[in-house]
Parts: sequence; C-alpha cells; structure tokens
Amino acid sequence: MARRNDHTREELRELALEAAEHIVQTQGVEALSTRKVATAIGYSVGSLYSVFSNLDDLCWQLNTRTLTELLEELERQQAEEPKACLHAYGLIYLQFAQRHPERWRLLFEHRSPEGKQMPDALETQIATLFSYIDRCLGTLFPAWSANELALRARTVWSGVHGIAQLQLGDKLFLQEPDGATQMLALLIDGLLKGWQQEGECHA
Amino acid sequence: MARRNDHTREELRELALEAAEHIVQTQGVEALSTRKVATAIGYSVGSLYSVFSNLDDLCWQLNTRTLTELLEELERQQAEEPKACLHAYGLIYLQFAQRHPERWRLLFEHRSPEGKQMPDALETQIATLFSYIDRCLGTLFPAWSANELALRARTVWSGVHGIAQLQLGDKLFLQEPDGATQMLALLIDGLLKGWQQEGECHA
DNA sequence: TCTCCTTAATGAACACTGTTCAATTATTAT
DNA sequence: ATAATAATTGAACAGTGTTCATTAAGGAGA
Repeated sequence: MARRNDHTREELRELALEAAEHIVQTQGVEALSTRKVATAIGYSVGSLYSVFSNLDDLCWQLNTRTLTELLEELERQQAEEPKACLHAYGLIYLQFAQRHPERWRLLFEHRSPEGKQMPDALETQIATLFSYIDRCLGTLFPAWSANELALRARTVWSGVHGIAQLQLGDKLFLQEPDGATQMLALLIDGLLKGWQQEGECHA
Repeated sequence: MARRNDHTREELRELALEAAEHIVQTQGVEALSTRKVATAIGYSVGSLYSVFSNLDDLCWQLNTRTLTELLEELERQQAEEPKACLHAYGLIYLQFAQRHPERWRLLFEHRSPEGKQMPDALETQIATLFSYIDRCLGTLFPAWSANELALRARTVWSGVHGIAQLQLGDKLFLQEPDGATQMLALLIDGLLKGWQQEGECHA
C-alpha cells in the first residue's frame, strides 16, 4: 500500500493534530505518543514523520492551535470599558484553563529538548495576547510609555496566569469552589487601583 | 552480592535523592530516569525500588527537598517592615526559580499518573509558604478576616509565581534583563496600594 | 496493455524508558 | 557447618521516539 492518496499532506496533518488533541484531552499530556496518534488516524508511525519532523514539532503545532482557540475567545468578548474588558479577559483565560486543563498544560509546560526555541508562530500569538491587555491599559493610563505599558501588561497577565496554574495544580487549598475567580477580581481591581493612585494620595 | 550493608536504607534514600537532584539540575527534568540514578549511586534499578515505590515517589520526595530549601531561604530573611518583607519574599522566590530552574520545574509541573494526590508533607510545606505571606498581610491589614487574608495571600503568591514561570518559559519577551524584578515590584506595590485604598478614596 | 519510474506508506529495528520478580548471594542465627 | 534471612541483582516485559530499507500503488510512455 503506497500512494494511497486517500488524504493530501495537509489533510493528514489536520487529522493527526485532531487525533493528538483528542488523546491529550481525554488521556492527559503524558499519554500522547506517536504510535497512538498513528493508529488513531489509520496510518503508520512512519507516515507521521513525513508530516511532522518529530513529536516535539507536533506538540508545538498543537499548542499553536490551542492558542488560536484561546485568542478567538478573547476576541469574541466586546466590553467597551477597559476595566470590564480586563476582567472579562481574565475570566475567559481562567475558564479556558479549567475547560481544557491538559491542552493548557501542554501549552505552558512543554519544552523542546536541547533548548530548541519555540516556533515563531507561537511567539507572535503570545505577542497578540499581550497586545489585548496593552490596549486596555493604554486607554486607562494614556500617560505611560510603551515600555511601561509592556511591563505592566505582562505583570497583569502573569498574575492571571499564576492563578490559573496553581488552581490547575491543586496548589491553592481554598475552601470556596470559586476561589480562583475571587482572586482574579482582587488581583485586577487591586492592581488598577494601586497603579491609579501611584504618586498621588500616597499614605 | 546481597546484604552488602554498605549503606542503610536511609543512606541509600539520601544517596539516590542527591543523585537524582544532580541529574535534574544538570540534564533537565526529562533526563531523569531510574537507571541513571541507579548507576550513579552504584546500585541496580531493583534496589531503587526497595527504597522508593516508583519514580513518581522519588520525584515527590525530591520536590519536598526543594521546597524545604526554598522555605529555609525565606525564613533566613528578616525584614521587619511587612511591605519590605513581601518584596524580599518575592525576590527570593524569583531568584530561587532562576538559580534552580529544573528543580523548580519539577516542583510545579510534575503530576502523578492516574490523578494520585500529592503527598501530605508537600501540602504542609505549601501551607507554610502561604503562612509567611499571611503574616505580612495580617500586620498590614489587621481588619481582614482569616478567609479574606488567605484569599489575598494566594493572590499575591499567584502573581509572583506567574512571573517566575513565564520568565523561565521565555514567554515574557522583554528587552531589559531585569524585567521580571521590575514586574515583581509593580505587582506587590500595586496590590498593596490598591488594597489599602479599598473603599476610601474611590475615584 | 505492458513496462518503468516515482513516491506514498509501511513496519521492523534500535536504543531508550518504568516496573516486576525469580534467582542469587552475603550476612546472621542456630 | 548449616540453615534461615533478606539485600541485591539483572533479565524480562511492555511501552516509548526515531530511522530507513523495503514494499507496493499510481502515473507516464510505448
């Protein structure tokens, strides 16, 4: 059996990514293997390696898909007020992590062997993510420089990200089920209020 | 060769953990394997399994050691002023993550197969970590309830933790080399100022 | 229709992994 | 010296990522 041409290269890639996504979601990150993906799509391991350079490559492509999905959800939200917008972003982020815990883990915990860099596509997407927060902060604090803005946007996002990660790792030990959501509100409100009062009104 | 008694059970455990720590630090988390640890301490794989129930167990014990080391560093710092204390804690945390990136990764990214819980010892240590921040916040905001305090202590820690993780994952994309340190200051100062002005002075 | 060439597709092979457990052997007790 | 005990081993099993010689299907030219 050769040159079956049941699927084009691109179709095969899509099939494989879909199968991999399903395995990760249902059996966890560590259950992902080339043989499982191959059998899931009805091809052999060798065929996989004609589409992806290796498992690492497949993981990054999967992560790109995941981040695309997250970015789409973030774009879909349309609060005008920048403060409300930031809250909405944070909530979407937290809920996305909760809904897709394994894919989220792969996105932030996968590292290439031998310190290979993450692909440019993903780097661009993360930059896009930052730009959303940048925009919100920019309208709230028009006086800040681009550098200042970048630094603070990353600070906000780190906070949200930290909450998401600790929550997923069961390292928060909170009684309330919506503890993470409450923390999110405390974080964003606290930072915005604190940064607003910078210089003025210092107790 | 049996009953060599070169080392007691406890000594063997210690040897193995030390070797594992070294492997993780020098070759990365994914390079850790039972055979490598075994050969490093001059025993066979089988002997490892008489001291640890499996690799997962060894990882958790390694993580307990790492967290002990971090807690010791946190205790060593002795700023009286609660605000300064929080800053110091954050800096120690960030620097610890930078100095021991692989052990830190293992600590926060390791998950047991089949959703087994993390051991009680580690849970207690994390609670201790929270208690430090609790104490600082408690003296700054004596009016808060224990619940309120817990929620905010975790919020602060999530922020610091998020900065540490994104920095290690090269997902911050900042020009300045000390960007993470600046973010840390912005985070803590912002949150404290914002939480201080809560209710009063609301713009 | 019958070759010939190209190439999609395979799966055995290699070196690794965690884990188990019968076999071996050094120490202790009798 | 002998028997009992338990520390230690390493082969075996099922899995992993990756490579690559082999196979066979499709198209082109006669």
